[in-house]
Amino acid sequence: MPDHPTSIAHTAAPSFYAPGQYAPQQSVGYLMRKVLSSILSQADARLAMHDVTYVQYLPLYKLLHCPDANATVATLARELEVDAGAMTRALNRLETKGLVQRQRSSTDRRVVHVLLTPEGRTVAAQVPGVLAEVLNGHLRGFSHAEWQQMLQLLQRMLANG
Amino acid sequence: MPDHPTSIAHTAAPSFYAPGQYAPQQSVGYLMRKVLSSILSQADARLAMHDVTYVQYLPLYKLLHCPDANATVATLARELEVDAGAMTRALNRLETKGLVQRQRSSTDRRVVHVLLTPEGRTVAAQVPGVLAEVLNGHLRGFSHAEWQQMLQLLQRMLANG
DNA sequence: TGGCAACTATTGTCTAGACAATTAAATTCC
DNA sequence: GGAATTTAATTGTCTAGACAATAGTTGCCA
Repeated sequence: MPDHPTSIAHTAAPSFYAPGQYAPQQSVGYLMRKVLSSILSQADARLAMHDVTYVQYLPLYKLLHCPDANATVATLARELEVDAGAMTRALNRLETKGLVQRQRSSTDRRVVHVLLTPEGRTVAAQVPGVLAEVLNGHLRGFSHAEWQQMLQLLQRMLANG
Repeated sequence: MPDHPTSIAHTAAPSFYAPGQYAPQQSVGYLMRKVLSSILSQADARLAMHDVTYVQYLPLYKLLHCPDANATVATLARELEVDAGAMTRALNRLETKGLVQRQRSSTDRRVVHVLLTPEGRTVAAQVPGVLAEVLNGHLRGFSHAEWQQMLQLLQRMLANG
């Protein structure tokens, strides 16, 4: 049970959480963890038929929707804000599944271009529908305004980070 | 840019997301991922001086605050909703750091009791302050009502899951 | 032009979680 | 009482991400 602060000082940084009575059930971090875990597990369950996971889908999305066709390992890693080594290994998994293909650049022999295979293209095209379903399911009962407020609050938290 | 539904039907499931125009920046999943990642990395950075991570802190919290002192690997795993194998390995890490201690039960020789060491107790006591700071920082500029609404929206999403 | 700095991809090592299999112990059910 | 079932903890194997080190290229610039 959180004690609300002195109910005046809205201007400075109000202390929503105090070390003394930290209750996980009232923690935005704890709740977000659980919501996200629910979203990810539902998405992964629905994506299993396509033999990909949500995180594996992210590079496919970038490859499908980003205009400049010559994506490389480094650009993908940067745009997805992930480690380059993690990206290499993720692409290994996608390559063994036949969804992407690597091609060493001839002009700059350091870089490796990443291309969608036809199979990768069809898989990537089917995923957004699944994600939309899962998100809509979690927003059941929300009004349009509530959805927008959730987005706004999240964006403000992100800006505070 | 999401097209808002027909602005009437609040009762049924309105489609906030459609396969066609899925924009990560407007996705509650994507945003929550980033907010949570920011919270976790800040918490881990501040906790590094105590030589623990946020996820390592969770079992310490349970051990410190849960009344029945005879916690076991299985009960910890259940309460933290994590795999028993993952809990075993997490406890390995905590044990090598000298924060917890294992003790095979004499009454039921299957179970292993988990106990906080004095060092574990002092570390566990210092963590909630750090978490509160990090969460308050991400809620900078929020009113009490906005904070409460965020909690309520998250709880509703969780119930929908 | 020759060397140094910066960049690219990969690999190694760590934490972390999920699932499956295994072993050991206790409980239940004939 | 003994067999079958359930439970507890551990270990193996996989995905996944972070950080560090490495090797190969390229570009700059003095």
